[in-house]
Amino acid sequence: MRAGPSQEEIRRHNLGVLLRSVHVHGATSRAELTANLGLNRSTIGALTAELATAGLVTEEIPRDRGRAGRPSLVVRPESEMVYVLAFAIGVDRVTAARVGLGGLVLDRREAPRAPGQAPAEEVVAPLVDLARQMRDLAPAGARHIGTGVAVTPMIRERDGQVRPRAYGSWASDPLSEALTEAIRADVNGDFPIARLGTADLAALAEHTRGVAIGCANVIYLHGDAGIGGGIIAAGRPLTGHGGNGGEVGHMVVNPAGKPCCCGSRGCWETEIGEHALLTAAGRPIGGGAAGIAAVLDAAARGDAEAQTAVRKVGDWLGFGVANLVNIFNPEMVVFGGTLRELYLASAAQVRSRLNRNGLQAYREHVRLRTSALGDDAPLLGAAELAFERLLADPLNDQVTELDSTGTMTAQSGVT
Amino acid sequence: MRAGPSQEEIRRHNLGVLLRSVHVHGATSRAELTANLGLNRSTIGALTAELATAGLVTEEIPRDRGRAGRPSLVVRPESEMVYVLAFAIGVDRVTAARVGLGGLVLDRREAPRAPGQAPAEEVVAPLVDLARQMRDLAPAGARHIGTGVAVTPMIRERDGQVRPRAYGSWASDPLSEALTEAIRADVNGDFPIARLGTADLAALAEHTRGVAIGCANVIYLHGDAGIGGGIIAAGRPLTGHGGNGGEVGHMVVNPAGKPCCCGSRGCWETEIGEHALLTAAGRPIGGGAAGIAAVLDAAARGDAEAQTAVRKVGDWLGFGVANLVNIFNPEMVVFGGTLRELYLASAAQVRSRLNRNGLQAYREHVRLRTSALGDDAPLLGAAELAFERLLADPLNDQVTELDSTGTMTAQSGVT
DNA sequence: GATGATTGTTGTGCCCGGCAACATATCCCT
DNA sequence: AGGGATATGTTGCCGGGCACAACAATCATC
Repeated sequence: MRAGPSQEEIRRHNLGVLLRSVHVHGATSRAELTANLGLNRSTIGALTAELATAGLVTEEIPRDRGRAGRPSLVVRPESEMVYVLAFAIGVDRVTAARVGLGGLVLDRREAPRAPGQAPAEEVVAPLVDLARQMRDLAPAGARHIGTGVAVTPMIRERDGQVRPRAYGSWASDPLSEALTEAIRADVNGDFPIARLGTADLAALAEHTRGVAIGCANVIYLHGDAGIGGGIIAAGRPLTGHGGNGGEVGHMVVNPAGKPCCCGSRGCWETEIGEHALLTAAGRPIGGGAAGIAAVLDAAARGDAEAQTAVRKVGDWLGFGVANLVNIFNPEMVVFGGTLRELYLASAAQVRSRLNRNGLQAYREHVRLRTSALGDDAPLLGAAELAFERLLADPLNDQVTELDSTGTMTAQSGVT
Repeated sequence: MRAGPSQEEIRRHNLGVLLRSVHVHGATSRAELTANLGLNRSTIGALTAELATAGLVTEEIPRDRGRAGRPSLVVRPESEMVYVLAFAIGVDRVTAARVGLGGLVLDRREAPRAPGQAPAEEVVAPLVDLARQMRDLAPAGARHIGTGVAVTPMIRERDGQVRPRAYGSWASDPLSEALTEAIRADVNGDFPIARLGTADLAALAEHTRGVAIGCANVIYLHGDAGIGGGIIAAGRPLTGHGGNGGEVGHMVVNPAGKPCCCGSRGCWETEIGEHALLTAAGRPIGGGAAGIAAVLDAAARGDAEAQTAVRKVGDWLGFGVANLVNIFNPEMVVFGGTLRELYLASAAQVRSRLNRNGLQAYREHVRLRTSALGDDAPLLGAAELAFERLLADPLNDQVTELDSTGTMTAQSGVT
């Protein structure tokens, strides 16, 4: 139950829509914006002027004119001067990026990750270093307007398996908490640091700038040490209770399967995770993405044991995909992280399983794709998440929460 | 990418929010509305005046005053004069209701359903009769402002199993199509007839007026001849591609299970459906809800074979619930239709399975509940769906679609 | 260089909701 | 019974948002 925006909120919303448009689609002429957003020329002019004054966009006279008539000013996001910092803690390395408005990666650095049993501070320290370096290299006057963190579950020392998110919330994940604290103290301004799971952010990135552009219903599957899933439903990230998405990796696909670190058994993760592939191929555990790549490589070269392992794991991959397709009826399933290569190596099994277990109407229109952004998807998703605050309210650095009542009011503006 | 509402849309939206508020929460004083919606007294006054003029609400001086100060006028939905027709095609019977604004069931009738192999027209005919009777009994001047239909998959003649939704869309379901045509011709006005799946509508009803009020993330499971699921995510019904929800009933829970009518095997539906329970209990197939009740009854009385069957089926029920909980992280799971009794009879198995296969953080906060609206949930959901059009735009009978651009405009009103 | 086409700019007006002052209705206390 | 306190409806006015139209600016074409 809530009413709509006040007139001031309309203004803010429209500013946000305009800024988001140039952020996502790149530089756009005012004439196109007028057509795309359905606002009057005069309104578009007022909005862009406001954004330009705020230093968020520039307006330029276009080079190539071509058509008759007065050339329309091109609105371009201030990619160099307005940026966010994005962080991702991977299994074997940590990455950080400075990303400009418009999605331009201005700087990107990575460092090896301290081993699994290292205290959180030790994992976080190099990231803070990277952040400082990037911040210091930013041009004078550039504004840091947000920070995003892709949270990866901790890794169990013993066997490299992923610890399930027993803590329940991304915000209370110890690693990301330590990172947040360090960043807040050393690099960040006062604004909040946005956190979300790796797979959720990769899904967001693929939805915004990757293969899933324009797809309202997407399931993104991320292979890592474990299996994560990010779901976009009706164009929005699907978050369960408390804003923490589900865990498709712990969907039980094989009731007779091996025990999982979560206490259950036969979880999807135990059947298609790194551990499962390596074990099936008779290889030692560990090695991360390289270990998986080695098995896939061996299979491609004709190694029978590896081929059998890939087929088996691919079969379970397809099985889980079929289940998710039946449950969600998505337009696209995207394979990212280590699942990208695994899918490519076992596409036949996956399709076959989907045909066997997926509902006909659903499997016929669902498209299976691999990540377009590759390993940087979570990082780029973290950047997109960090931009959200600005895009929701370009002129006000305060966090905008939706009015709980839902009514639209006029002049109920920020004091 | 779209901007927000025009000023006129603000007005419409606020009218809708106000009307929805009294529709869902019942008669409310203007003072409370002022507080709840966050609008000014004068604005609330103007809005209620407009709705009263349109014949959608009445304003009354309250009886019991109690507090000091001028008593606030009570805004009451015009339950008797503004109504929708709702239809539900069940497995063994068809039901129809006339539901007034505010959710008041003004009239409710049912008729036996023609057997499974009957042509669609034959199934639909009694419903149209009921609709005519109800319409004719409505008071003079009462306005029929919408029609909703709960679509149930067709039933296979041979063994009573549900035909999967191979057609892909509710709108193209043959039965509901026939019903829609008949209603449109004989009873309905010009406005569109809203259709959605039984489980989706029951979920909507439970979310609006049942056990799941206030729960933003709900999974509703409906037992029938098959198993359907309706999912509310972030307060909105989850619809997959093309507006057709997923089919949790065809999630494969038992890769080694029996073949399902959908072509797959070991679908949840085959493990916990009517067919499965009756077979496990060594009873003849058929009988619908009564057959299930008989088994549950026998189990309650100590019949060992029935108890074993209930335990087994309850185990699979819990298994599927655990999977869905892991995938969605909902706040509540609601059991409706025949699953209501089944869950009550096997709650121990369900909880035990959930504890074994559900992630700790999720299973700890998820609440398992039975339907509060009982067998009428789909019917009431259909009514709610039918009201949507009015609530989205109380003064205009045109269908309001969201502007594709997303910008907010002023005076871009309906022509 | 004139014309047509397209777009930016400016001033005006409509509409919406907030706001404040006033009117109204009830309760409570003496 | 009457007056003050309290709460709410009502009315007139105002600010802000966007549409609209007229005008100015710029470009292609002939």
